[in-house]
Amino acid sequence: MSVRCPIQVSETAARSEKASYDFREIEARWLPFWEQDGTFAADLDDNTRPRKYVCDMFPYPSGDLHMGHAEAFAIGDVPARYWRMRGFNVLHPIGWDSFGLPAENAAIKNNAHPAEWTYANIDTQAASFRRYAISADWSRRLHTSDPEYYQWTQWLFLQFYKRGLAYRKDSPVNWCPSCQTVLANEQVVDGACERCKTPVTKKSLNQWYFKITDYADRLLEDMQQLEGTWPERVLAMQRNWIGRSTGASVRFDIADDAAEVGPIEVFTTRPDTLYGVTFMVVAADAPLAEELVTEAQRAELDSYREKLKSVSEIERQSADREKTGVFLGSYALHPLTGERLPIWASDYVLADYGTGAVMGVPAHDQRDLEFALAMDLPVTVVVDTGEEHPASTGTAASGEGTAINSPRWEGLPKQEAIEKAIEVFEDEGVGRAEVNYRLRDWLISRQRFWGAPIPVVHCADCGEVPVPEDQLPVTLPTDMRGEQLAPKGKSPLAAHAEWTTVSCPECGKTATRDTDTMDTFVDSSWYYLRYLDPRNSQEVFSTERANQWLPVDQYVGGVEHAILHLLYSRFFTKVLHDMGLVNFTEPFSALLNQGQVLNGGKAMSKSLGNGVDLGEQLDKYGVDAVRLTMVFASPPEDDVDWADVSPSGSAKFLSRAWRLAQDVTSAPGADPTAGAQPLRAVTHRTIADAEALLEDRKYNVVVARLMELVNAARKEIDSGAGPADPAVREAAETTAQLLSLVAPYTAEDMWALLGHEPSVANSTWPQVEQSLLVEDTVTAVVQVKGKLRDKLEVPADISAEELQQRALALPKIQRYITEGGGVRKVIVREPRLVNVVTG
RNA sequence: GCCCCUGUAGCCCAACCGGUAGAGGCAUCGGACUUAAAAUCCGCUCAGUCCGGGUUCGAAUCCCGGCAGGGGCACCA
Repeated sequence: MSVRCPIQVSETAARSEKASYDFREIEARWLPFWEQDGTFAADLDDNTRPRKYVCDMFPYPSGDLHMGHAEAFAIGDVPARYWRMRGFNVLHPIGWDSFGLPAENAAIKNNAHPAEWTYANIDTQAASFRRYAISADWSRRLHTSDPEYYQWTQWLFLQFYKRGLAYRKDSPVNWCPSCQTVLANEQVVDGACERCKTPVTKKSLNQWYFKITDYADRLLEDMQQLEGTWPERVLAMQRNWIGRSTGASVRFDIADDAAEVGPIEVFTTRPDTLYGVTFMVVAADAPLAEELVTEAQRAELDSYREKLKSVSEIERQSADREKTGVFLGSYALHPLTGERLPIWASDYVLADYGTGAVMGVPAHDQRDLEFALAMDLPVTVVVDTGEEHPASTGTAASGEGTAINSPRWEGLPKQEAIEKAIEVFEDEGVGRAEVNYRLRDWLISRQRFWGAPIPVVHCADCGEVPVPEDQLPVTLPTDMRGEQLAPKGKSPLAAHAEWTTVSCPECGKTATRDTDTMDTFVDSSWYYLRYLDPRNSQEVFSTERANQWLPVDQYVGGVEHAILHLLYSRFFTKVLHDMGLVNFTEPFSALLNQGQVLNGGKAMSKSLGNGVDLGEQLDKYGVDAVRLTMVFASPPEDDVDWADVSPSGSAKFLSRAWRLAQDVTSAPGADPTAGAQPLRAVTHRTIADAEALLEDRKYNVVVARLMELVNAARKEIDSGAGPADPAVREAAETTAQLLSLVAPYTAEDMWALLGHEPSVANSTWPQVEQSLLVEDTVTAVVQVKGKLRDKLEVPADISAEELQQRALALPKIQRYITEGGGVRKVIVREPRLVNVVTG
């Protein structure tokens, strides 16, 4: 590139020869340069170079950057910088996920507006990121809490709505009593709020959902595209979460005495056990229970439901809890035998899985068995598994076996019986094959303030009316602060009469706005697309650009989002694909989950008092030393225990590397072919290895190789060819270039000391000279019966015959052969190995 | 209970297709420099790859069975 360098190279060269490595001085020199130079701004319209998109999961602005950010961003910067030097047009943006609860809580506490806290923190973090020298394109910076951004989040909501993918329903939902809002299933961990760890309760509410279940199969199938480039465990977790199960749905008519109620459908993975049904169970908290209860039993159901309210989710989910329930007084009819089956209600049946009702097959399902034993219901065995009668053992016979007491598929083994049963259902018109998912629709309403308002108006006459697109964004009021934002069980926005009152877009009469805001995971489900076009006021993003730049080549972030952000983003991408806005179906081609930063084997936390302050580390060791430590400590996906690593060791290495550049006395452009060949071989071997290791994302090993190169160059300077040898210059220049992936300040300074114009980040990746990688001689090992017995130096191109001859001629080997009773067989892998089998 | 990942020197970690177990770092120890110390530089030591089987001429690597640690799911019919 053309350089408008504010720092004259001569100036740097004029620095005292004996100067020592001073990271503060170096940081002060180069940070302003990169800023003024715009070194990392991407030109998205440059079509002359191949493109790469490197994206880090954007941060939430909670206070300043911490050690976790330092690790993630140090790692993400490596491929971004590498590909840049390899000649790619690299997009490496940054932004903030700036809606969310902490801002609101801080605002309540400090009698402020959430925006004040949020944007102040963003400024602090932005300054720290700059200092941390991420090769980010700052011109594309975005914040999800900006109206310019959330206008499009709202627009996307409207598109989902149009396509029937956003809808409202009454349902029992997860409620966090502390955050005073509902939560999506994905945000409930072990029955507690993912954010604040408070046990969640169930509440029946009318809420907005995104119909992610429509995409369950595609979310599953498209994982093929990610195989090998996403961590296996993330794929496993998503598969697990989606929880596809195959079986059949079966219809049970209701007996005459409650004929006004329609038939109930159930889902089962074991249609072959239909003849073993002795009762039916519906979820106690589902509307179905109310419909099926007889007048005589109503009081009992009501009191049971009342009792359930006091049971926490954690308790309810424990599998060893005793089964409880009430008889509803009504009966279902067995679809094949016509037998009357009592219908019960219980909390072991989930209202929002399948149809909220199950057929009770106590002999072959453990939960049904426990229920039957508790309620004294009959247990009919219909699969012969060779086990004892479940009623006496208390263990359901769920294994393989042949059907018995099952006229229509008597004697068939399990799998065949399942198939036959489904056939029978279809013939009789009582059921069919069906697939069910554990995945639920994504609950996106939140009863909190600091999020994108749901762009819907409720009108007494017209009902639910989406806000017309040309009236977006529906902005948050700026005049609410402090206590006015306190959670009250419904959105704080509901109390703002002026804001909620609008005229209906359809009929013009007075109507009210929806007062809920969207889950912040909606904001983050599409930000990687907005980076292409962050200021576009006409459209959500440019389809042309999206198709050029995405999917993201390397996505970097923590594994904690394995099924939250990553599942939602995959879902969004598929919807956008179906809308014709993008031509790909997966957003992230490759995913790297960096490990956590621990201290003393444990996650850093305030309560443990083992936190390490990033700012202090940077002040003490320098940015480069901290970054280098993060990258070198372990493979990127492994945790780094700060107690086990040595930032001072990293600083020492940086100083050693930097001194190479200082010691070089040959002129820029000196011809390395005239220099010391052994050092050149090390240099080029290092480059070649680094290339393979970088593609393989073994960044820690790249650093190790670099250390070897520095050691070799040092040796050459001190006790070899000396500082004037052009091979030494070549080694130092290579060091500067490779080092720039991890330690940009030191590398930039070395580059300048070596007489080059900045920035090293835009220098061309060194070309490997293949001829230097070829060794003339190699060490061959000679084994006798697989044990190493001797070695010999041989030409690299030695023939198998020649090698075998020489190996067998070795006196030591001769002795082993004699002792072993002669040669039986010789395995030769020229030029490195001979194995003699004796006896 | 089911599923996934990991196990190599005191510690963090390397080792292409099965082919010399050790690249790099930390720590320790020794030496050089120094009046001394710090800093710096040089060098040494340390394991036979969690355990038990198997395949193979040959296993850290592949297979089977355990053990230990970490993670995910779990009343999902």
